[in-house]
Amino acid sequence: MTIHLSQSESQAQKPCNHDYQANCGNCRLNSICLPLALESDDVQQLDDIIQRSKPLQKNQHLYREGDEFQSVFAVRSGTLKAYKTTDDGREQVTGFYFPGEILGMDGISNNTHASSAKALETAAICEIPFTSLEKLSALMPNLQRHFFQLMSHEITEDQQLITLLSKNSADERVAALMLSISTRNARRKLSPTQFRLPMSRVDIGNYLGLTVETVSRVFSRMQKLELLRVDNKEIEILDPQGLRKMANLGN
Amino acid sequence: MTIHLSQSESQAQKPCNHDYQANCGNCRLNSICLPLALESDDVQQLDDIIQRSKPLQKNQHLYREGDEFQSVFAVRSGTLKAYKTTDDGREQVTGFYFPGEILGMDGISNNTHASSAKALETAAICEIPFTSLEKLSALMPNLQRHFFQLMSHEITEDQQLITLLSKNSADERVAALMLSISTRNARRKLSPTQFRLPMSRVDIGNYLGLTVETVSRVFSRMQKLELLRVDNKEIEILDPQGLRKMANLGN
DNA sequence: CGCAGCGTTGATTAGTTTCAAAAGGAGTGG
DNA sequence: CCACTCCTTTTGAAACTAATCAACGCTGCG
Repeated sequence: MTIHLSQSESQAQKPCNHDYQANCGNCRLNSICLPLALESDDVQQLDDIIQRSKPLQKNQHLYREGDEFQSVFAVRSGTLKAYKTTDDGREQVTGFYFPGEILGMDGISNNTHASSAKALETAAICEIPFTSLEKLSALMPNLQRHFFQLMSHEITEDQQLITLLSKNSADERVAALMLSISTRNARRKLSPTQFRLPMSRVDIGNYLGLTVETVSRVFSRMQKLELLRVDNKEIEILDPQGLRKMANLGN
Repeated sequence: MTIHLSQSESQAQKPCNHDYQANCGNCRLNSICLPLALESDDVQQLDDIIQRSKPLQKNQHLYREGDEFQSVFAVRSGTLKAYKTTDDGREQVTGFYFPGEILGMDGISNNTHASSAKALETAAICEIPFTSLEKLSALMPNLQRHFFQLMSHEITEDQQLITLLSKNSADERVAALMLSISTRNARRKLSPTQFRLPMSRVDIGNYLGLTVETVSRVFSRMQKLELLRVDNKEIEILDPQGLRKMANLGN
């Protein structure tokens, strides 16, 4: 986690580690995060309600299924996974969250978190108390709109995952995930072709509805086809076009 | 569609068919629909922005993937399915919508509908123009809150479907769908044990990530186990407890 | 150094899809 | 009202994908 991490995540981590009292105005991610929709005056008001606490360590929970819902969260650095535990004790990963992305919105419906969220590596988080966000939304149409859009986006993402699980083969699912991570990296101005997977093979399997063994075999197959180079968690996409073809998604 | 329909859907349809200008105040569904969260003064204001047009005929579209997003919709009577068409032309059903339920929220994120919605039988719809809803939400905290909750609920529903597709067998998936329909019927004060499926086997398969043949086989198996009686689209749940056990979901 | 956790690979098995065919229902027109 | 067609549903047999079971390699840590 030390040497490798510094290769692909250093840009995201450094500014945050020595700047706990960062604010939305100077945050490197403000062009892709909540402030995206706001004028600078309004950003200041948003900033006032946001709470920043010390970073989460690897494997620490941000919240657990069943916890009372009070806030949504923005990832400042690091990666989290959201997951539900099924009645027979198995785990369903419902999403991975990278810097600039918002999680916790599934808790609004019942005032109770519907899933758990756990840090896959050290992660800095911005906490946004929901009642404050509601009040601010009522005053700032752009913020209200943007938050509706964020939730709607979560719905369309989930629907894409539904389609993936329902219609696509193991190869297609893994390829699609690699492409999704690549795209999200690009959004953060990181390399779309070289990155370190923050999650384990088990997590990938639990997200894509596959077993670890199958995930591993798919990676081997992809290497044999020279679509990508896999060195444990380090990924290099060699043939983006070929990978898109394997994913069979048209994007 | 004529004789059978009158058995299970007559209560839902009659009041609507001869009352196009129904309003939220007198709607039979107001205790489970959008007005749920509102005082009667506020219901009147909501009512003023809602548009009711003539019912959709079977197979008519309410909106199509790619259409400009302008409104969300409440089902007054009948049933709709929402679906996406994959790049290779196959269909992924993302949800079925019964009276009192809201659809179209996946269009907010891009100002474009991310899925299509089609009537599975004659359906009366309330259209809620989104910009009006936004304005009203900013004035009525309860409405804003409720709409956030509705979207959040859609997210948790999608996550349940994700888990179902990822972790559960064909038997479990079909059982879970039957129980879901049963529960939603109960919410509308209809029989939880006897109902008519508004969707085809193909639709069920496309929703649950199974082929028609598999769906049909599961129904046969369920009949053999005397969990339910199937007569084409007419379903009678004979053993709710056994069905819950087969669904393996703890609910 | 030895152990624990994670990842890879191989052989076998099981569940679902695919292919094929036929039965059942609904609608149409004579 | 019946014959015809089209579409949906059901059932059977074969093929295939991914899961399961099992073993081993690699890495990091006490």
